[in-house]
Amino acid sequence: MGVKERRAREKEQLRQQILSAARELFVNEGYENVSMRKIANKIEYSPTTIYLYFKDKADLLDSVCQATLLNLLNTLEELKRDNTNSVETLRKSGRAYVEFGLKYPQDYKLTFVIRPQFQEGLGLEEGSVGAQVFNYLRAMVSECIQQKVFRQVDVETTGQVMWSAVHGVTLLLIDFPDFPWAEKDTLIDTVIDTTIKGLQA
Amino acid sequence: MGVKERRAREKEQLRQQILSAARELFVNEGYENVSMRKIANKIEYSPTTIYLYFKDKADLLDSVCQATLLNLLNTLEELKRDNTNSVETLRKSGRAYVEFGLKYPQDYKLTFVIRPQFQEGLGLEEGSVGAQVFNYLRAMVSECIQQKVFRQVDVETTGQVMWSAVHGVTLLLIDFPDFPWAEKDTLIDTVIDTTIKGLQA
DNA sequence: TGTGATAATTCACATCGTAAAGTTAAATGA
DNA sequence: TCATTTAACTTTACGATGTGAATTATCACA
Repeated sequence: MGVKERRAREKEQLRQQILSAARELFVNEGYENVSMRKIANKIEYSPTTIYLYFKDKADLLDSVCQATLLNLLNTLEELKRDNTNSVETLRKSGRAYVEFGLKYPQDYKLTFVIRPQFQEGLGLEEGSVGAQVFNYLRAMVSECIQQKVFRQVDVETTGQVMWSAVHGVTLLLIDFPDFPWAEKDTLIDTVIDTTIKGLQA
Repeated sequence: MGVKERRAREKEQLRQQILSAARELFVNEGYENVSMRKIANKIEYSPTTIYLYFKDKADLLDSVCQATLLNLLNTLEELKRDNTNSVETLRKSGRAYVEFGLKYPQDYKLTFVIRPQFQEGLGLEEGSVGAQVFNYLRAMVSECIQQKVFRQVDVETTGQVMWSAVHGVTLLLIDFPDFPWAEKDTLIDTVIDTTIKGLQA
């Protein structure tokens, strides 16, 4: 009686197909320039079929962003594996975060800027993938504090400061690509180093 | 022969009327949820009349943002007037920047996040109001460097680090209001103080 | 072969941004 | 005072959008 299972598998497959078509279009053309019809065309289904798999366009966006967050989380988790020096790992994590944003600028904006506009309840609820990303950062910071490399202040605050810094550069670089920025790598490093230095004991 | 002048004045008046209706709607309902027809309704003109004053919806957004930037610039310039201590003024400027963003969250997002999406050429060209805002920040930073309070590194980079920090917190606080932030004022102060400390000699 | 469930489609509606053509009212010059 | 030019505004129209409701096609099983 593998019929049910096969059907479920097929359904899941189409769901993934929709998701990946949507991601590709969102990323290349921007959320508002992508219509349900365009997505449908790409996967060769009728527009309304999408509604059998996703509540509406915002829900589709939400699912795309979940995947992005998971991707980001995995990228970061990689770094924890050879964590010999806490501060160094934090530094690398910061860099990895910004680089992720610059590598997938549209995904990053979609996730951290566009989606919050469409989902009032956002996506950083306790336990959500979004929250886990922040948890990762906080854990790194926490280590630095425990080792007395950082000042003995609130872990939450410290983590949030770090997040502000990397989020800030990432978005500025994405949104104003023509601005006369300092050399990009220098800027990113300086932002991270400055923040770390500012947090040190 | 004040006819021409009166006409010009009337034209300017309607332009302003459109602008303020648009701002109000954009801010309250979000750019994408505001139609030209809604704006037209509000000012009791036909939808296409708006096109006699603005090229298209993006242009209208652009003009709204220009005004926001001017507003922000004025707020900042105020602080320079009793500039006795450079670092202290920089700190206050940082706070004023973030507070501005939190006071007009939608305007801030419109200007620094939404608009760049619709105007590829952005709005930080040399001499633009946007550029002036950054120039202000850079000037403050420059003073700190000259007085040897800050490390002797590139002024551009240093200014951009400062901007990243304030931009980052501002957006995070706006976009994720339900996240368990550290006490808001503490967080803002910590971000600014950390950055300043990180930049110090 | 027929029956029931499930998946996908067709059709429809209200709304959108905006181009083009048409209309009205006001300013000018005789 | 009246015709003409000009400027301001509106009407109409088009193609595209998100999505609900009704309809049809597909397929496992009796």
